[in-house]
Amino acid sequence: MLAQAATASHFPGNTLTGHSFAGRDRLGDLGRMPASFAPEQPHQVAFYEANQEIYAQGEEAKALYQVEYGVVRLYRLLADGRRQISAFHVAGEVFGFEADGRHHFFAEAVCGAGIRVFRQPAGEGTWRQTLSAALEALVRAQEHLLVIGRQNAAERVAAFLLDMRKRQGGERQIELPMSRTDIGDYLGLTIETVSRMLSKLKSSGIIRLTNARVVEVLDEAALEALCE
Amino acid sequence: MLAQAATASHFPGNTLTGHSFAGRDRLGDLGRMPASFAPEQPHQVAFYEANQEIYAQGEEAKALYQVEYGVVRLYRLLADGRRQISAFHVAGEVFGFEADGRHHFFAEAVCGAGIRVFRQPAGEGTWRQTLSAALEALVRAQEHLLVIGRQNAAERVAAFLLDMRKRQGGERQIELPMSRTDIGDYLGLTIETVSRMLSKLKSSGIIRLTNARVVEVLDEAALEALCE
DNA sequence: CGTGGGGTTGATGGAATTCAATTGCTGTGG
DNA sequence: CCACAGCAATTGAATTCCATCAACCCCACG
Repeated sequence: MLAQAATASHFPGNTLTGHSFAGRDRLGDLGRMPASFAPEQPHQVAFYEANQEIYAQGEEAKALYQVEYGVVRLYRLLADGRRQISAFHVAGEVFGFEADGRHHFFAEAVCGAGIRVFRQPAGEGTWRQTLSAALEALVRAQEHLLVIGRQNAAERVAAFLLDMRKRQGGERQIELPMSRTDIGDYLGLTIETVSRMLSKLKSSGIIRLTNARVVEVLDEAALEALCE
Repeated sequence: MLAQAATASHFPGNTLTGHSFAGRDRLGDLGRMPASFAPEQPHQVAFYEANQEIYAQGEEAKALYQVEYGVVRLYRLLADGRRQISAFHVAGEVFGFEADGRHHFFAEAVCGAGIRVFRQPAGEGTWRQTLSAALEALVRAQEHLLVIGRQNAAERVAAFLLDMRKRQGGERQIELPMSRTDIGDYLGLTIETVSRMLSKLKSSGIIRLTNARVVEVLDEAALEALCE
């Protein structure tokens, strides 16, 4: 089940993206977590290729995962194939905890990703750490509910860009490791709508599309105003 | 900040609703939690009237809350007043945990509700219990993301009815303690759309509307088929 | 009996989806 | 180096679904 280190030479997606989250310079909002989760535990780092499955819905949950570099998506499917990505996870973030020992979601690497795997996190301080990470994820999910449930397409895309920006350290230059399909499935929109909204932001002078996967924020205030 | 026991004679909403969740006959999905959360701790039960605030966004989080009876809504607001209810909580469920010591949401009683308040849950087994409850909430929120992000109005209402049914023990008769406005703000729809979808389910012979707040499921299979 | 809030129903407009065509990018092979 | 294939992204036109606006109904309550 664990990924064997793939051919590291063939780094999927644009290499820019592959590097953007590397180096653990950014722990996201998990500053309260130790740099290494449960450091007293022996653990392994696995490399996952772009689009490689980390775990599947229904599988037994027997480990916790921390992103070393790269990006991971968690998602769920409807019977007819409609997909909802509930979260993207970047370097430093922990995912994979489940309430009842079974995974309720799929986890896949968005781009080449290094994942630290913690089996049986039974250490004593670990409960507290896991709780902290779970609460982060909970707040994120609940805030995302507001975006999806009550904001229109333009606001969703703006919120997404600002979120990605914050998680990448607040630079003007934002890298989008994921495809438009991923963004759409995260925001509850179609790829066409995502594209249209990005074009609109661009023609409004709020952002610049260096290329399809790199966005530069020109008017931060306007972008934030969009999210109300 | 704590609610004083309100005039218990004036039970808000229909009294039916007030009773429906009482008696702790149903713990929702928290079966793994002890009947009394952290029982070794001294704690108090507060009564909240319908629509009474339990805590507000931005407030310091200094307690955990367990619903004894009644229903609670957690929600967040946009600047222009749009509201997203991220969760309803019924008897047995725990809410109020926050990642950084501040509440990120509002909590209000939907109808008259008894809430057990746990201050400083520092007990040792408590971490594990809290984690369990937080993970429940996380799975719920993420599953709700799928409903809101990828299902249409009819599917959302059907999913809502099935969820309420499950949480009330699976009876054919479902009570809806919350207003159409609450349901709409939970499902990311307007009250008109919620009403229309309920009418459609009714005219399709899938449900019966005993009255505005009581639904009887006539064709369970059809209802489940709607959620795909 | 009148009043008011919650709920339902109808008509209309608009935002996002769907379907379709085109462009742009990346990697491959001649 | 250029041509081409294949995929991702963009753009346009038509359609659909839901929100909006508005009228009305239903009851609980004074």
